[in-house]
Amino acid sequence: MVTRTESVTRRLREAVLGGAYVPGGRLNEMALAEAMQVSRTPVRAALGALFAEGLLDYEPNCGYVVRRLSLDEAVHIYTVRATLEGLAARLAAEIGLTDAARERFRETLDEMERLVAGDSWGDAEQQRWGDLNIAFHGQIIAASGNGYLANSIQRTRTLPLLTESGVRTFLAERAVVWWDRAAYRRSQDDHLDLGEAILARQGARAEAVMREHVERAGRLIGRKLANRSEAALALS
Amino acid sequence: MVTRTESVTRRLREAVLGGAYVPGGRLNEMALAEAMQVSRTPVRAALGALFAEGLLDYEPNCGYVVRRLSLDEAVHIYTVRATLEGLAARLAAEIGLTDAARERFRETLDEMERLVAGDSWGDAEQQRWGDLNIAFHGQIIAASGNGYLANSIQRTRTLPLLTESGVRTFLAERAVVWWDRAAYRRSQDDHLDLGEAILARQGARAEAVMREHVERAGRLIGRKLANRSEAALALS
DNA sequence: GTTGCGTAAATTGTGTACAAAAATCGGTAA
DNA sequence: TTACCGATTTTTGTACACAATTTACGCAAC
Repeated sequence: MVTRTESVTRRLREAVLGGAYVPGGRLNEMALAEAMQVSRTPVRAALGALFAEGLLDYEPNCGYVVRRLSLDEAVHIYTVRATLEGLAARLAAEIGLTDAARERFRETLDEMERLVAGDSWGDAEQQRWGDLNIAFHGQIIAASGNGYLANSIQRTRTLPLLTESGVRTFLAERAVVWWDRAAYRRSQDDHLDLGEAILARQGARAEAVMREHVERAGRLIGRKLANRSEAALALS
Repeated sequence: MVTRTESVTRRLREAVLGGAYVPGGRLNEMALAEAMQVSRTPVRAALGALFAEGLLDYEPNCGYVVRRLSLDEAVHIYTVRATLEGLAARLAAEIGLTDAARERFRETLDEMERLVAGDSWGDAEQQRWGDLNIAFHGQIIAASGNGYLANSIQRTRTLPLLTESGVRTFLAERAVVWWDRAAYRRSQDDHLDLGEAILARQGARAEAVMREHVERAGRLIGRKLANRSEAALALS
């Protein structure tokens, strides 16, 4: 049996990340409680948890609002994320992958390569590539063997979303949907370098490539956002 | 007016960090409420906040306990902290300090040097050096201009404490109290290198020195802890 | 029209009662 | 003794009522 607080927290998190509420918009406890068919108690607990995760802002006696990130903050987060993922890549390379992990790693890389190098490149291919991209980074983080690091990285990713004129897009995990095909090719080249470095146990190289890889993604997104100044950028 | 939840959270945080509760020990809501002269409501909010900060563990329907870190977890956290502080040092070097910041930076370094190189080295000197050490790192972090990074680093520091046979010692910020004088000298040499690199705008060097500096501290602490296997190590 | 103020309404903070789950304890049987 | 089971006690989860604070609104003065 899961508590109401847990399920409300999960539902509310998904709603916020999905862009159900406008950034900067206030979250009324009573309204949420009625919508979720629970009392204010679990709602308040959920709001507190999401505030701690960085999804919401909070002012005592004032309530919670969906966090609104400035462009600067988004860039800062990407800088940290690039460094942390770089660390994960280095650790993965130094520790080395298990045989099973190495096998899955190669398979993921191969499928991504086939997609990017293939003839057709539609929504389905982009979606699949995005999933594999997340899996690829996840495999490296897992191979680092550092749970605190994994949590820290997850913190920088679970969340950013852009809500703009009704269009809702994840910033971190799904940002790639904004890129043109050349950017995918470039990204995949980084992945190939990364795979090479990690499998060859070259820690410093893996770290450098990963850091640059993530920072490039951050720059691309920063540029996109800067072009749409009215963009409502929410959440870290 | 500050809410009860806020003050209870602060008091409870200080109590946990101060080692008032044994790691792994359960925190009874009713007992805390009576001790703090409030109802369970603000106590529960405070417990949730401290859980989110990583000071407590939580199991639904089971309650909160003071977090107990394994030696591995402590090492993992130090690895992340070393990387993040390295990033801060690089950013500070690349951005450069303002004139005022540079002045304070030099003063901090000079006073630390005078202390370490001086004739007397008692508790007062160690205490003062510890304060200056925290200020020194804080100045670099502030100069990085990245608030998210500052929070991430604070997360890795605010907390670790070691409770062992009645002796309560902070692990992160005050760990130096365990060192012998040679270790202080070595640490101060790192600081001098760091200061040189940052003032000379040598980002890569500053990053490398800082990373090694923090990792060394982590290794020293890890060794100390390993020697006292029964040590109850709490909190990240 | 704008500003300031005071009251009313709405919203959040806290206490408390009760429900639900877990921990404890005692007793029984192997 | 030990293991298991069940009732009791304890502790946590939730709902709700009320207090405290903030916000909204209307009115008056400038």
